[in-house]
Amino acid sequence: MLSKKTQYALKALGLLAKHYGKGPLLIQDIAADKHIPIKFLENILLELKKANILDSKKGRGGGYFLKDSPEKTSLAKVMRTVEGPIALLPCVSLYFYEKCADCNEEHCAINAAFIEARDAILGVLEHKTLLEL
Amino acid sequence: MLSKKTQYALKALGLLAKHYGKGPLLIQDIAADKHIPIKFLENILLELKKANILDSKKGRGGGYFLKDSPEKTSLAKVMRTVEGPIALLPCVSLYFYEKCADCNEEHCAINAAFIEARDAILGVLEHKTLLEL
DNA sequence: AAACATCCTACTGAAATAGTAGACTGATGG
DNA sequence: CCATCAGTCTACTATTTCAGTAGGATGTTT
Repeated sequence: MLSKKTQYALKALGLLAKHYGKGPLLIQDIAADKHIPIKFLENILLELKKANILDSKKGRGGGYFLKDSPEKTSLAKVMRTVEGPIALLPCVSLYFYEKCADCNEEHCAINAAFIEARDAILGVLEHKTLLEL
Repeated sequence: MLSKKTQYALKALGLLAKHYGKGPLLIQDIAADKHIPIKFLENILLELKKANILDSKKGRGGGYFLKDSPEKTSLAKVMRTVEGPIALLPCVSLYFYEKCADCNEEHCAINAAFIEARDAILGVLEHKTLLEL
């Protein structure tokens, strides 16, 4: 299951996508609109900025806005940024790969099943973008 | 990502599937073979028994064995038993559904994307069985 | 310079995860 | 019928992650 953090990120990005091209949005306004604790949201948006999904402006008239047009950012990228791996096992992850303790991947059948599962879910999440939110 | 518990469950079931029809296996033997803490495995196997995936026999010559032939149990069922929901959001889960706080599902776009993701992953996990392990 | 708004580090409480302890129940064999 | 074996059950503990908070630092605009 997705953490609250990821859910908040998606909701915030949904609003920012709807507002794309119309200038920055304040953290506090996003928080109010989507019922997200403001300080928590602050951390999340900052993380999304560091991942080049968002950009920001300080001072009066500032706020957050999408760095690129909504269809440029996939849900998969958002999830990897705030949630971490999408795959169900470390030894099957494309971006967060880790060798498993004692299974040899050549003929590990658990492995094989979850590669299929990973590809199935990526087939959806890599192609869905902020435009869909 | 899958919890250790689920990974252990899958490994244990893989061994039990390979041994299907050849009598019961001892907890301690499964634990030794798969490098799983024995008392932890004990709890897991018990849970799988209560979910009708395993059956057991007490006393000398006892142990655990698959209740049905390996191809009868899907990986999805195993995961729901030990891990919980497969879907990424509660409001999109088939077996563990929960209404979300403040999104109305009729026109919640986040919802829609994750229904697709759920169906994609279930397409794999409902059809993979213990036979594949 | 004042007001504004993001940036950043660190902290805290609660919950989930991972693993442990020990007594109990039931089956088998002598 | 009792000793041994092997699963059953309840409860506990330690560690890690999740969710949220605090408050000052940095940079921008008027």
